[in-house]
Amino acid sequence: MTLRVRAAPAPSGSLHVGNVRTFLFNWLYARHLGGTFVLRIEDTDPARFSEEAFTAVLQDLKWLSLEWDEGPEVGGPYGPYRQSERSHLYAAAVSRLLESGWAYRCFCTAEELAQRRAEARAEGRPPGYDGRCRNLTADQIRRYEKEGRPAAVRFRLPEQDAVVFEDLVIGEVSTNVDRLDDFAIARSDGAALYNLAVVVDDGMMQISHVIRGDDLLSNTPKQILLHGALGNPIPRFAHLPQVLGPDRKPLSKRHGSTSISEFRQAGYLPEALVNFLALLGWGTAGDTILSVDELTTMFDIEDVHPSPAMLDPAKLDWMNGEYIRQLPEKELTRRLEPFYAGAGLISVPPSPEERQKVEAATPLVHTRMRRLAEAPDLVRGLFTEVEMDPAAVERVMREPHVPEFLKRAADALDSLDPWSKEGVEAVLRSIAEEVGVKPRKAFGPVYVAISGSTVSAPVFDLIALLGREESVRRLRKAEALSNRMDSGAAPYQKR
RNA sequence: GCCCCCAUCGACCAGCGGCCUAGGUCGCCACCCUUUCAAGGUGGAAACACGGGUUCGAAUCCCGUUGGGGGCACCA
Repeated sequence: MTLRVRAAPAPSGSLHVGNVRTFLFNWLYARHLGGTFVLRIEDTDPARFSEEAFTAVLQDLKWLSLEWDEGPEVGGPYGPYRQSERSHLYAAAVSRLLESGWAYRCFCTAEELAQRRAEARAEGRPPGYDGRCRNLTADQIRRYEKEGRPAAVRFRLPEQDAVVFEDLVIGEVSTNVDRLDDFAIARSDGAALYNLAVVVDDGMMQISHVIRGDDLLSNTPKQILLHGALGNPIPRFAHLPQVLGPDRKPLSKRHGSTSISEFRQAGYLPEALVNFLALLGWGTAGDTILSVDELTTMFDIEDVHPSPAMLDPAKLDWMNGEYIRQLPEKELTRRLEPFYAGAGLISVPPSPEERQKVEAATPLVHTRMRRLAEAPDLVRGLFTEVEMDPAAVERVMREPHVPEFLKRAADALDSLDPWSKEGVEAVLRSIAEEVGVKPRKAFGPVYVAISGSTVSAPVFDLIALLGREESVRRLRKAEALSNRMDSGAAPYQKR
């Protein structure tokens, strides 16, 4: 049997990382075993899904390089791959089920059902469907039809004790059939419902392994029964535990970024995200930085943990930093450009001068960030005038030696020849020595003067790139400020 | 309420009856390096949820307790 797995997102915008992990495990498993990865869009409910959301899903998958072998855009022998285009197939399946007695029409209205459900709950009975329309007489059916009551279609639970299957992740799962109810498979307007659509599609698309979130675990016995009624072979199942947030609750909006587009905007690299997500609920004793090829070789769905895993943002940040450091400078520069643009530091097609600055800044920021979006702040002063951060000013500019040091630094740079990073460094170091201040103390004010902050790319490089005129100007401005502070003025306030 | 799933350092993973004085990675702490911030180097603290079994022997197997999570729609 050939391995066929599928990702089946309901398109509601950019993908949730939890879903991405599920898809990744499907993808890795398929690649590991040389199987086929199918993408199927579960958009049966037209009111809920938009074309933009559909596009966003495809974009996310492409960005992560989780290419699909069959599905939208690429086609395949079992299309169409959007459930909204498959309703005729579901209708045919419903007819078959109706004819064979596996299903029956149910004339209960939504209001009646809701009321009976509430009563059952209140009395401590199971809230599932009570089977009222299970054995209607021909007369009753005729009467309902005459009244014009619309009918949903329900699956008729078989006389059997239990549904048992061997889950690849969880192990044996057994469900007593008397815990189930005659669940609906088609709405009264004729539209197919989730369980039916999934089973019809998994059957027709020859899906051999259903790998999905364990929120769908309780649907599995129903789907196994449906597969049987339809004469399908039963696929293997693997249910993945939920991804948790730092508070051990299922990862949701409350935890900040959860969608792939948000991670992309924050400056996470797709390769880092893939590596990180693969290690959530699965892993080895050894290395954690693993290429897609390595992951593919090692991955096995049976090794995935049955326990829920927490997404640790700190570890993701670390791993992303590792991947950033591994990038060649040229490639890093290319990926950084949108972030400088986003910070408003360069124009959208960058000018040649801007591009040059971005390129020159890359080695200065390379080891200093964990997310691409952090780069602009480290070299902001290179692109634009910066306000001196009041807290930093307080911290490093109050020392008595500061005005003199800044003055001499400005003077010396003003006449430095030739202008070079090495020259800048040599000059400033010798002044520090003359003034009798340790480098650490001496250069703090220079950082503030040049970049506005003490958290910054190395200042000698910045000065060299900024140029003589602008560097001297900023140093003199800071000197003026420090003079005022030294003379007992009120603490510096940002105006 | 009923049904189901889960349980090793703060986190992720290793462990699949003796090799465990429980290993790796992130984070944390300390020190080193150092022009800030990082990066890098060295070292350290840190876990088998609890209670019963089974066994010569249990983190590993079984049962219970506790704690977390999921599900119970004419949503997916």
